[in-house]
Amino acid sequence: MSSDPSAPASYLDRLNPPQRAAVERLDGPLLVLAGAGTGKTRVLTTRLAHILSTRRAFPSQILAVTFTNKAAREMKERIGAMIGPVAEGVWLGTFHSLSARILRRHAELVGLRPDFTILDTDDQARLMKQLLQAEKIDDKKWPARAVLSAIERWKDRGLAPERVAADAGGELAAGRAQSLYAQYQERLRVLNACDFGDLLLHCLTLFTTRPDVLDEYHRRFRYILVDEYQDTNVAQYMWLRLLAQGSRNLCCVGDDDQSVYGWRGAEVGNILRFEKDFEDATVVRLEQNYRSTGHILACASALIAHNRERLGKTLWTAADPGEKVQLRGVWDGEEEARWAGEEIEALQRAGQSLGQVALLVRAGFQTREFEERFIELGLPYRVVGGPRFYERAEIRDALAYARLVAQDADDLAFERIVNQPRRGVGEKAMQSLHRVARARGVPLARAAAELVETDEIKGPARAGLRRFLEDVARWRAALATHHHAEVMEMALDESGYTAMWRQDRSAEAPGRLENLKEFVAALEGFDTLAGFLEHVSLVMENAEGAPGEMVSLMTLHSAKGLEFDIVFLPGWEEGLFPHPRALDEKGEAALEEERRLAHVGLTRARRRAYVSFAANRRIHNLWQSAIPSRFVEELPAEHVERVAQPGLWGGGPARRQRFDEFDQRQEWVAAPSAPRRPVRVIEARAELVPPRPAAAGGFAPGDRVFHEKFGYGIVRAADAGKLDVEFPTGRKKVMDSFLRRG
DNA sequence: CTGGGTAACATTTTT
DNA sequence: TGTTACCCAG
Repeated sequence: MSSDPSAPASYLDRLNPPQRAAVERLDGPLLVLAGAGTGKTRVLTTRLAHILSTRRAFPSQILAVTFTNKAAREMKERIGAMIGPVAEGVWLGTFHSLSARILRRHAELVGLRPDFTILDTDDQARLMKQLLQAEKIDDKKWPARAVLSAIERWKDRGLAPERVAADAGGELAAGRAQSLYAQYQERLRVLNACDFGDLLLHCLTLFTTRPDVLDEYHRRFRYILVDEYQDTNVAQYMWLRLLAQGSRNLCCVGDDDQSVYGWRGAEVGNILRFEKDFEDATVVRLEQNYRSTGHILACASALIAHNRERLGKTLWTAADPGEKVQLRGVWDGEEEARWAGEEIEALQRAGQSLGQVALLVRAGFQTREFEERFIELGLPYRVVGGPRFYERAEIRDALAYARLVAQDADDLAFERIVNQPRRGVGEKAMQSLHRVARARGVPLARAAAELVETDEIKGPARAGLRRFLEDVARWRAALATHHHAEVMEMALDESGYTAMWRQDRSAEAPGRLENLKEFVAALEGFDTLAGFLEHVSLVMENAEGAPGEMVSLMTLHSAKGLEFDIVFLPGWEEGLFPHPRALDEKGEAALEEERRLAHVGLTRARRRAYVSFAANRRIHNLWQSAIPSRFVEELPAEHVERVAQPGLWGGGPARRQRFDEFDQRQEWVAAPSAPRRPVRVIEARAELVPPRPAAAGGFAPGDRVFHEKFGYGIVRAADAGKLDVEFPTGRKKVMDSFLRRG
């Protein structure tokens, strides 16, 4: 940081020309289209360092936005390593944490108090459920989560309730989704609470209704940097645009080919909008890939070239062609797992570090088969992105205790733990509490304090409630004299909460107790209880151990941004990947998103990639035949090594014969240059599968069945393989081979 | 109020 | 197959 601003900085020498252009173009809007493995993070961090070392701005005048806490943390580390502790002053964080920071300073301008609570998804669901019930809407037909996700999508688009049409949402929630949205917001306001979407939305309201406040931030932020720009939703885009109006020094880095979060509101269109809204924007393309070898990159590029909706980049590499992508067909999922296990063991024997091996699946449940196999083999592995620490029930309960101690008015926390452990406070008592609370306009805890003095609540409920209120009051008082970690430990003990788990004989109980200890330990790291609560509501993450010598198992989504020497991509089958559920929701656009996911998978690999598919797959304990994914055909033959020969497959001759037939039918060996739409082939499972006990194919009237096209239905009549089935869309005659049990 | 039994359901996920 | 939410009997 003490370098002479006029001397060329040495860190610039380590950049290629486009990277350097992206770093040095400091003034005006800049869009960096950075393909996978092209040094995106390096550009971002170097640019930040460059702004500071050329003295264009103080750290506190720079806003750097990421999506995940992990990305924020990594960027912080890299900048720290590059320029030292000065970096501390940079406003660096996720959209949500930065929004919360801004919002706390101006809460009262949007109708909140500065100590507002940030709800988690459990709280949201509970709240919405109450609203549905109050509206007499069947919450089985219209689950709270479904209504909430519609609301979330509206918030993603920056739409407050009054800007949503009354009939938006269609049939959802008996046609009253918009009204529920309005009610939900009203409840949040009363609770002095926000959900995640609100953090952004309230900021937008703040910026648009108070130009003086916006102006304050215009003067503050001279440079704005955004990572993973392709994942921004409309609300985030508006947030950025409003803040960038001041300096216009907005730099967004992203890759349209890695946009895989469309289903949760991300708008690739924001990339196109950028050039429209900022006409003088400079666009820099980073196309030299430093990660993968030639064949892998060629496969990834050829695959993604099948997408029509893209800005177009051509990745290239100066690296060796390396090994071809290995393509393998197997009999079933079990064989796939066995093969992957053996291959990994062989790699390990050859000196490959397991920490550099990853297996990436489309959906979480697919890891199970591999886990089972790896356990048998004694192969160390870790599943990335499993249940998160702060999402575990015991941690949520502990948090609720903390929240209630911190804030008497936290009704959602009160409800969660008032009867956890059991205090005899059931539904009836809760109804009384709600009634009084609503009538008086006071929080539940206050209502409870009044009710225990009357005869309205009797017996165990009354005693339990009284005891509970006394306890909470005592813990709150203890905060004045004791450290909050100590107080919470006391609370968890005295409430009987830890005792509850100690008495629990289930297998998870000891782990839960461990987690509770960890929870208390985590508290110790914070100055105040409120500070801790803010942290956990915004940083819902795994206490992630160091990777170590372990194979990583995860979904393709959570692999984005990571890289490994060796990558396994199993389950490339129609019906699994691309995922049919995505396809029938949004058609062609979704197919392209699935293809981007495949592209993300391939580009994670540095040296070697394996793609595999099975001829038979058991899903929910039902056997289904499968054909290779259309993405398999999109891999150019000259960059692929077709590893398996029918003769190499395990199993007896019967199996082998079946596979040969399968193999010929697909003809996928021949003419890879003439792309064909694969035809979905579903065979009677009796033919394909090791015999299943009793009447495998025999359906009887009354059976629930599932059909790929028509969905779930009930068999009305059966006649030797031809069935009359009632589907939601009407009665259809279908072959039993197209059905599985529903 | 509690705990057991059963019916319904089963992408992707961050904040 | 495995989990979760709800209903009903004690």
